[in-house]
Amino acid sequence: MNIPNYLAENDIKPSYQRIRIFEYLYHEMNHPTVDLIYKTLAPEIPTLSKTTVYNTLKLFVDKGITSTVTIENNEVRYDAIVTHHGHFKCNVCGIIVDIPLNFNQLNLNELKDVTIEQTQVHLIGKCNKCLTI
Amino acid sequence: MNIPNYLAENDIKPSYQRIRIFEYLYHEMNHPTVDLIYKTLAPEIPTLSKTTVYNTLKLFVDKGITSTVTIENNEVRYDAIVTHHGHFKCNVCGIIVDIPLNFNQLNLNELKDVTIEQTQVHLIGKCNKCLTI
DNA sequence: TAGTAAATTTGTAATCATTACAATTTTATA
DNA sequence: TATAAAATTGTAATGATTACAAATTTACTA
Ligand SMILES: [Mn+2]
Ligand SMILES: [Mn+2]
Ligand SMILES: [Zn+2]
Ligand SMILES: [Zn+2]
Repeated sequence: MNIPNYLAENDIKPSYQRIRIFEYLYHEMNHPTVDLIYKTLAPEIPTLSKTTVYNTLKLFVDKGITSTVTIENNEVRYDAIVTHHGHFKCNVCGIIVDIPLNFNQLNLNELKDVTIEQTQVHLIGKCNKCLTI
Repeated sequence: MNIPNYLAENDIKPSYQRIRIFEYLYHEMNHPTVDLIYKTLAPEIPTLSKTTVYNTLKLFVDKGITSTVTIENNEVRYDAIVTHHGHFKCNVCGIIVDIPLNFNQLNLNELKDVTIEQTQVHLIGKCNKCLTI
């Protein structure tokens, strides 16, 4: 994955900030909040503004290379994976992990006559690590 | 459904405000925001405070007679139905409708060794009414 | 290469939902 | 009725997000 190329292919000029932010999303795969991205990158990019993080993520979402995950209010999280998948969140340590999902398994006969553009499946509980402590 | 009794059975003293707020949730079934509940009831309960709406909904959630629905950030919605079900939201008119779901249909072999306490399934798209306009 | 326009980044102020908290009012109890 | 406990209220504080204008960087042209 060449990130500057990937951004350019998706109609995004690969500025330094954009490259670093997407690089973080793509390599960490940790569903970070804006604040975590900012706090992580700010020491390495001293001029970085939190507004740039917001602007950049909005751009990524608009261009379709980033998705948002809203499990609980007051924290939007971002994800470099944009294909359909679900999420499990541990309510002890807060980790969010991806879940492959077969959406055909959802029996949605109730929903004829509607178009479905987005599907969010969020499971919340305790992860193995937190259960065995 | 006798709402004062239902509140009392769930260890909630049935004050006038609590009765009116639960009555609204239960009869409208419209997954309202705090603001909608407040704006609807305030004309009929002139002394009502928005803080009371927040406090009351928090109490209902703690006591297990109300659930929250967070599909998009910056709007928590409330639901008098606490049994497992999913939601469809129309991104044109904003209506949120319940979807019966068989959660066994989700193939979650990836998730052994975790406990699942809560499941959220949110579908977003266009409802029939908005498609045919 | 210098000059200019466009795009991007930045910092600050504004907004909006929610929470904190103390004062007031209502309810329960002696 | 007097007193304590519970519930409600209004205001201030918080925190995430957005608006916006200034500053900086980049792209393009003469
Ligand atoms: Mn993910
Ligand atoms: Mn519902
Ligand atoms: Zn955990
Ligand atoms: Zn609609």
